[in-house]
Amino acid sequence: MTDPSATHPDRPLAMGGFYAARINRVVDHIDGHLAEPLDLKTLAAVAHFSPWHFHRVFHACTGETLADRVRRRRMEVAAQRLLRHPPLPASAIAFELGFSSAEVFARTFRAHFGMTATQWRHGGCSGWAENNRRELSKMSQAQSKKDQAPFESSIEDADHAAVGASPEPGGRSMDVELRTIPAGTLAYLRYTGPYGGRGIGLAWGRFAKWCSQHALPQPGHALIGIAQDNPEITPPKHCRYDCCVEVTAAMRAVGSVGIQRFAGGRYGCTRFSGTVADINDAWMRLYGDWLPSSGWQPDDQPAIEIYDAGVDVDEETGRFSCLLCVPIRPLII
DNA sequence: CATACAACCCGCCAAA
DNA sequence: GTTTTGGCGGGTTGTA
Repeated sequence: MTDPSATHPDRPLAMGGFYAARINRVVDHIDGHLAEPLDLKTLAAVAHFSPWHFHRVFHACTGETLADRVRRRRMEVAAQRLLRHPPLPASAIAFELGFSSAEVFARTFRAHFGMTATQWRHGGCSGWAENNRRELSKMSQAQSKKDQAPFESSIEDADHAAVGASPEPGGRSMDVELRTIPAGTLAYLRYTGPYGGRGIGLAWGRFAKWCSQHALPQPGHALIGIAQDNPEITPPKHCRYDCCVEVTAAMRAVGSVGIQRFAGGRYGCTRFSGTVADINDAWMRLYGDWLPSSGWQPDDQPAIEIYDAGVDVDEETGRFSCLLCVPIRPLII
């Protein structure tokens, strides 16, 4: 129960992990309050840092300055909404995200994405997504050069995956079940970096250890993975993935494991079984094939993975199983 | 940690 | 009409 970061908040030793929880609190606060002014003072207060010290620490921990972070998140959410709410004027989206005028929004959008909001809506987004994919494969091959790859993941496994995972290309309905998942409190360990590499698996390993030390999960509670970012919009190095376990509302943050609320809601869920190389493909089919023909539309929440049978990965094959759940809402409205 | 300074960005008006 | 760009003053941010 002793949390060193709580008793010695400004100890400069042991940087990253030490500050992780406080940085995460700020990052989550930003995402939850994009419509409000997010200046240095208020955010420093959230992190319990002095404003001056804070932007230094934030920059060192995340690689971007605070203002850059806030701008990027506003841009990424705006980009998402431009696609998901086609009839909505860009200016309306701008105001929802705290921009005081359409001009500032237009300028900021071009500076960030290298195209206008209108171009983004008319297909420019796919070019951006393509860039992210290129960046991702560049990162993953740079990494697999570093650790001399016990099992190669990305490229040659891809067609392997297509055979194993998808029964039929045009195959009718994947098996999707609608579920209403109740709200709750989650303890989480955050990984920030490219989806699809080894990072998420390593994070799960650390988190599973933490869980067992804290007698979690409690009976009836599953482990949940939350992809906080859309990898087609957010650059790989900034993508967040939270390894989560449901806890009681009284639970407090410990070390680098933080606490967040889960809003709950209605989800379309399908069983996944395969390796990390396959899972992106499964997500694409859920979003790209099932969702459009389902009579539902995606809700503005992150998708989640429910590990109802634990996070055990088969040592031999690298296979694991979980439930992929996409947040949905009715088409009308 | 305070101050100071330069660069950057926001907000406003105008216009394509 | 909406979106985008240009120009410019004043305020904020980033860093020494």
